[in-house]
Amino acid sequence: MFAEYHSSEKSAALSRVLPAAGPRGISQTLQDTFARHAVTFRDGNTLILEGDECESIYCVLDGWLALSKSLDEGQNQIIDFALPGDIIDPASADGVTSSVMIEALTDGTLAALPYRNWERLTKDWPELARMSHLIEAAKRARRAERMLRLGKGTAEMRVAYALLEFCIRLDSVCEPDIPSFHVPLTQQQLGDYVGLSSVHVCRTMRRLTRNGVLESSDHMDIRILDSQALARLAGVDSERLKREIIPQI
Amino acid sequence: MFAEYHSSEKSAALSRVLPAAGPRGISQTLQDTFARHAVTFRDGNTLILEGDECESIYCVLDGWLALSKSLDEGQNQIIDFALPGDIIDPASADGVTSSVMIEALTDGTLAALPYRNWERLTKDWPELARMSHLIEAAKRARRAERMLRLGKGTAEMRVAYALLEFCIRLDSVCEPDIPSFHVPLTQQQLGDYVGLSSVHVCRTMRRLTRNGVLESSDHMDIRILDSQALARLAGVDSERLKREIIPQI
DNA sequence: CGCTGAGTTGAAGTATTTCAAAAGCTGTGG
DNA sequence: CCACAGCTTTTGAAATACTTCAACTCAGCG
Repeated sequence: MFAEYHSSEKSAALSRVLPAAGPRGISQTLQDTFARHAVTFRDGNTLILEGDECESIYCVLDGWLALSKSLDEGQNQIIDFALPGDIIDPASADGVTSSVMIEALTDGTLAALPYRNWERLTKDWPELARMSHLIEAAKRARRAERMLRLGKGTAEMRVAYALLEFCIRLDSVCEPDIPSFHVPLTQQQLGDYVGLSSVHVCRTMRRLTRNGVLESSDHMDIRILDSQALARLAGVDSERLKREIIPQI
Repeated sequence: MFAEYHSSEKSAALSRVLPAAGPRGISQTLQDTFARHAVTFRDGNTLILEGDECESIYCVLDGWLALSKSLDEGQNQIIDFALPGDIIDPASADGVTSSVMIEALTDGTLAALPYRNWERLTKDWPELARMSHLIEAAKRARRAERMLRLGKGTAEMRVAYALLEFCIRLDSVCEPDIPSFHVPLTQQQLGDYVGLSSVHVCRTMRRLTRNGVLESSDHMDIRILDSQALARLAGVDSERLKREIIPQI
């Protein structure tokens, strides 16, 4: 499933994980370590199952991953998406069992750093440790926002929030004031993310479209026509949300 | 609101936070640092608001705290409870803004360690850093379990899971096979935790009672009569859940 | 003793799911 | 180039789970 990662984009990808790797820039050593542990994955690959033993921290260099859990009856809940620059520690409280399943939603690359190496790295590179803490805090804040809406929000609020979150995480700008971006998800998967059936995701997105809030074409090419309205429906202030869920360099 | 913490139970409380503080036991230095930063809180106190600036890590020594978020319309979602031994980092991705409100559900005590001190401590005490990572992993696993049920579970499953989680976290045993414990929550608050109205929490708990799964008396004194059934309804294996959400020393 | 807040119950209303069927799109092989 | 299979999206209708509203009980407490 994994393949060795040989490409000239190494340092480009790495600089996304480490935008703040210190005044000296990204050292050769750090780059090499990431490159040595880089692996590619393909759309649809399952990298790890819920309950599997895990022994590495994953740093996403390129592509989308989904972290999910399921009930016996086959119901699936996506806990979070990992995008380039994210750091995933799948371990639960025993330190070795993964609490989530990790699946690839696109082709991509990650650096799989065994705990021991990761410890060493963060010790040698305080900037990396600091960045890692901020990324962890961002993840917590994101998940808390989503949990709030999962528990108390309407379908419209959940979908609006999810789209706004994608918009912010992808930091998409195109024409002035018309953010647009692609999300590699089906409506079923979006439903698994926001706790709705695919049918209701469809109805909700259609309503948003009819009301001129957004356009969606070609399997989730999203254009936000009215960001104000979207933020209002999502129940957030976009600027504040950005501060809280995007690691501040 | 805060009061200085002067009591002879200092080291007893601390040993709950640091059950694995290393072969040498809990050093005097570490004890002193915690004691110096200890503060007491009273039932109903609000320690920090969503959006407040925060500059400390909180280590709960005694009592229950609730971490929650709200929507504009006044809807409240409890993201997690912090119990003795828990470590709370309220910061979001900017490193300074709290992503949650923290309220006291009982009287209690915590050590509020400014980030700078905390960094120093974890550097000097690798065992503390290691334990802190496990506690963080436990928190993630717990929240993921709950998010799964918030998105995909029925009311019965959510309530059953919450009660089982309390049971495991409180590690309560009394008569053989009849775990019993007290939860300092109203049904309204339990509803805010599992994403249900207080009315529906009531109906659901009554059903569990009628079916002989549990007994509840005197404002949430819970006795689990049929743990098997409770675990089945919650959709978990208790042993596995315990491994995944309780920091393994 | 009356007040207050929590728990309980019924009835009505609503949001969301499920089921089912059709339409659109994409890639494949004839 | 067409036919077809397989998947996603869309829509309608029926079923269901949960909320809301409102009334009542009960225990603790001044």
